[in-house]
Amino acid sequence: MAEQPDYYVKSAEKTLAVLLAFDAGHQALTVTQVAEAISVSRAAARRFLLTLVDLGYLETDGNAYRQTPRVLDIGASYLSGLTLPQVARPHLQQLAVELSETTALCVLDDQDILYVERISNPRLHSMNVSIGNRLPAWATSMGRVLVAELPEAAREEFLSKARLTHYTAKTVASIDELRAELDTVRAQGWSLVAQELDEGLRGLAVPVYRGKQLLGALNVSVQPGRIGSASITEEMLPLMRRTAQDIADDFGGRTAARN
Amino acid sequence: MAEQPDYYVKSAEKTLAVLLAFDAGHQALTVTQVAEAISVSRAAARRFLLTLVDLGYLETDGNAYRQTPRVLDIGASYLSGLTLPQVARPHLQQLAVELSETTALCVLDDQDILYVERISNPRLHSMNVSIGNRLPAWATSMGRVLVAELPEAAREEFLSKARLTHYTAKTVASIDELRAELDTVRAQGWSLVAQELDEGLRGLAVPVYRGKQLLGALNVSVQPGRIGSASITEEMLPLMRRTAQDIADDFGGRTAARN
DNA sequence: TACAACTGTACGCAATACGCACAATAGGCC
DNA sequence: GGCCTATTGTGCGTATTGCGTACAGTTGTA
Repeated sequence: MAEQPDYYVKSAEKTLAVLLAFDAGHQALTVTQVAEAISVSRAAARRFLLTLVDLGYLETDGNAYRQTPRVLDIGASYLSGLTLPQVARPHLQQLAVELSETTALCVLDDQDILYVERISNPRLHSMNVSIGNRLPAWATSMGRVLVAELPEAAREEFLSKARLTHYTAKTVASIDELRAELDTVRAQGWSLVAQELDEGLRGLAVPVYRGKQLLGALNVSVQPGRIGSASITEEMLPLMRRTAQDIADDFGGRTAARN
Repeated sequence: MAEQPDYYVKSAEKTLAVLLAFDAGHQALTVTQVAEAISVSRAAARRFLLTLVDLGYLETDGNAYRQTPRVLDIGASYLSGLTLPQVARPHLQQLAVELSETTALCVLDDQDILYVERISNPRLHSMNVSIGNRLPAWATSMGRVLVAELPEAAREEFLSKARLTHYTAKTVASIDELRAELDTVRAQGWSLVAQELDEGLRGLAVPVYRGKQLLGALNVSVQPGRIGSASITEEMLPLMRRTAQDIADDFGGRTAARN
């Protein structure tokens, strides 16, 4: 697909490909399965697998390979730095307490939203997403906020690549319908998505802006028991906007302090 | 250091080394800094950095490089599978509610404990650890449980490599003192560590066993306001042991269902 | 302006990593 | 049990990949 400039290190791509071959549906893989999954020879797959075992990122019973917890190291450095999730956590916690709901922060990565921080209310059993998880952007409140705020060209490119799936009866049906919804979201500055991805689940999201830079989107999952949409936005939006502002200020202040 | 068998793919090691060079203290690195950090030539570091930018794991302003949220992908597959953290989460949530405290699950990785799941109580501002973070095993309640349950030889190897740091006035002072403490922990089946890593922080941990296999350690952070040690263990231990058992049962049942 | 300390880039060379081909092993079926 | 298929481990010659030097461009400071 992509061009391969002369500085390109193919082995780096393969290394990551091997690690990513172990996705949610494929916990344990054999040499042959990995070779097929990432389109390399069996010998090559084996070399990479054995190397990653040596490095401690994979383990094997002699036949199948699986990831070890050490793979978490790679993302942990991102989470622990003075990055957005780290800065946002206390604010998301405060908001989670004030609203007694689950709060989350996402960024846009290609066609997906990527959870970078999430404070779940242990009292509720909410959706089983954790940090690093992806959801299709078009079907989520955070995704719609993030796409709506994109420049026109990028937004249209997103729409052209979007693959709408009919999750529930309320899921948006067409690209045109989605485009109209995005216009509304951009105009009002927030998005409420009700039961489009999952029955009985409503998400309310606002953008997190630092000046003109869009840092991410902030979300509150609204439990089914809660009152109607009108009062939800009335009640929650001001607090969410204040939280978004707090995160942005804090992020700018702290990162500016570093050189 | 380590031998390099003839199947070894050096580039795989370098790829991971580059990604890990961006640790908590080094958010943004230049080509030269990376080259120094992982002991490769500047040209090599540049090739890997540019490749990782192409792959979307790093971004650059033309000078410094930093990680993108996409690095979370690598660990996300581990977290989402039918692995320990995924299975443990609902049980940790329930326990967090019952005790109104923060709960966590760790595994041992070398000399460190590695957080694989954590349910923080938003009402408390507890220590700022997140999934994938490491803490020195010898100084934590979970670490002591995990090391105590190790076979004799492995336990002694751990002790021989341990580097004790004097965190607080209450920190254990010598290897012999630590060895005695581990004996106690093994005998009683739990560990309470009070203010050894951080003032005002107490952790209580029990092992999570599935049959004879040690899956990990379960922890409750005890807030300072709580009553004395005796009643803490009396009150909390039964619930923690029940949770550990639930996790183990659930883990075995679900993973056995897969082939 | 000159210097220092960075950067980006090209290119010849060596070693790395490739993938074929064969051997060995494991499982399924009559 | 014995045959067959499918999958795995491994050695080896070779092409390619990735190496690092060397040079040129860029930025910032004295």
